[in-house]
Amino acid sequence: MDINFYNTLTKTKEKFEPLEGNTVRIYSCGPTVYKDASIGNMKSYIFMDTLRRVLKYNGYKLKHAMNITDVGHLVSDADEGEDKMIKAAKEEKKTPLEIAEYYTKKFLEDFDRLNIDRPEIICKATEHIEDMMKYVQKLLENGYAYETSTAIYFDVSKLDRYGILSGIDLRNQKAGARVEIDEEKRNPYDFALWIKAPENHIMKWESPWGLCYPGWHIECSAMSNKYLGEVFDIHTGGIDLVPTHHENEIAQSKGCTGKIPARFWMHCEFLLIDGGKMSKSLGNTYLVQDLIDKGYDPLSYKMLCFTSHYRNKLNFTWEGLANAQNSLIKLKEGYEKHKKGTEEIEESEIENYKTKFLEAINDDLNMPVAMSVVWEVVKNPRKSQKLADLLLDFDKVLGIKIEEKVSQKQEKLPQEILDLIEQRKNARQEKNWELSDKLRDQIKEKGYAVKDGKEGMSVEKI
RNA sequence: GGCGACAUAGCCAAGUGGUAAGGCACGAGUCUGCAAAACUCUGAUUCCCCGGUUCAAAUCCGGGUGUCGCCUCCA
Repeated sequence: MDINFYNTLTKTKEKFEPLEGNTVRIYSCGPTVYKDASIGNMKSYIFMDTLRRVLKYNGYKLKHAMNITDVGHLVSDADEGEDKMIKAAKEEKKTPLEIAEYYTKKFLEDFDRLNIDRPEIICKATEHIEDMMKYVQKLLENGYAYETSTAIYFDVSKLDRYGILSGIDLRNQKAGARVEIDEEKRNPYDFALWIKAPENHIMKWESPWGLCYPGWHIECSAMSNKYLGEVFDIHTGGIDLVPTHHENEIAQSKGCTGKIPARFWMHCEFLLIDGGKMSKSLGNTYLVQDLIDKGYDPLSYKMLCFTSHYRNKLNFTWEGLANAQNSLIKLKEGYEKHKKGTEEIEESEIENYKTKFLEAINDDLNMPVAMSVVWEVVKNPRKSQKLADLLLDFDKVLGIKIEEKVSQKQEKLPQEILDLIEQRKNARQEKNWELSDKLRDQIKEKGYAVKDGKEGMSVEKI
């Protein structure tokens, strides 16, 4: 079956086929490891994960690289100001390396919690300084770069067109409108490839142009070129990377190899919080850990992401997450029922489900529609092991650990509550319903809900 | 100021010309000493508003209103 992906470069859905053989080469822009990654960041990596899984489900092999930016990403794009890594290091009184290690570890922990399939290659900027230097050298040789007293700059006027991805027209842009004009720069949109390090700069490397550190964009060009070649299949990232980072990657690549580095450019839309932007000042920058602390299974968040399309903004609310968690629990319960089922299901019915599911995921990762197929299977009144197997098959794409129970934080019950439960058990045995209900109310007042199931009483914190 | 996106039931949302997917919540019923859970059933004569095109529009066109985002760092 054909796979169609939306390509930011052409603004249309196009049929996807690997450029070479059966292996899909992907590059994903990874994190700058100077702070915790939010659930907003994770939306983008859940998209990346789904992309990987869909391609694998279609029988492709993957060669996927993701960078870890541990140097060079400045706090401002004006080629001035501090490097994010160094700023964080100063604030936390650690070395940049310690900062990078700490946040990289935490970042990958979140991958595991969300069951995000890791890229085959995870590459750090600081381990590819040599490659970047060569890349800069090549750009200078090709006449696309020039040296000033502060940096090596990319000359955007040398390109036939700068701005093909975001659609900006440089003629409409006013120089110095936001960023102070650097007299040494030839064009306002010229960006730094290689920055000359000030005396007290911590992270710097010996280079033909003195002690320097890399610009933000060069790492992705150098590393994608190294691991995936001059032109690879898919480049992914958050939608915010389109106007600056990816535009500059394309510029660098055109200057170096003459080619646009990736055939498909896929971008994930942002997560909104309560209808607005996630920001530190509003105190709504939630982490995966915050979800866990509030008693949610991180996979509930993944489930929430599947209710909307990756190219649409998703509005995060705690109510929405609670909904998603409920549906995740029901989904898993539905799987268990099918697993124990003994009814017959015709092969054609299974095939029908499979086709519908595949059509959805191959249509630019339409997970909301794919999920509706999953629910059809879950809610099939005939309970069959075959349907359980089918759900397990679908889970290769979803990655929600359908065979595992939802993990909710369970705290130990206080002795006080345990005593009340014991009293209530006795009351129930004596069919003293009045006392039993009274005790249930008491327990509820203390913040715990009692449910009487067939296998006895269960208690959970409200 | 420039650019862009979106507006579909209480909430999260699919659907881009053929007569409104799905999930959660709510409500009703079954069950249970009651409650919860579970199971079953149920919801938009209508897709922000006003025009237009068409046999036919949530879907296309024009206008309006509203929300949000980007152009600063962000996934």
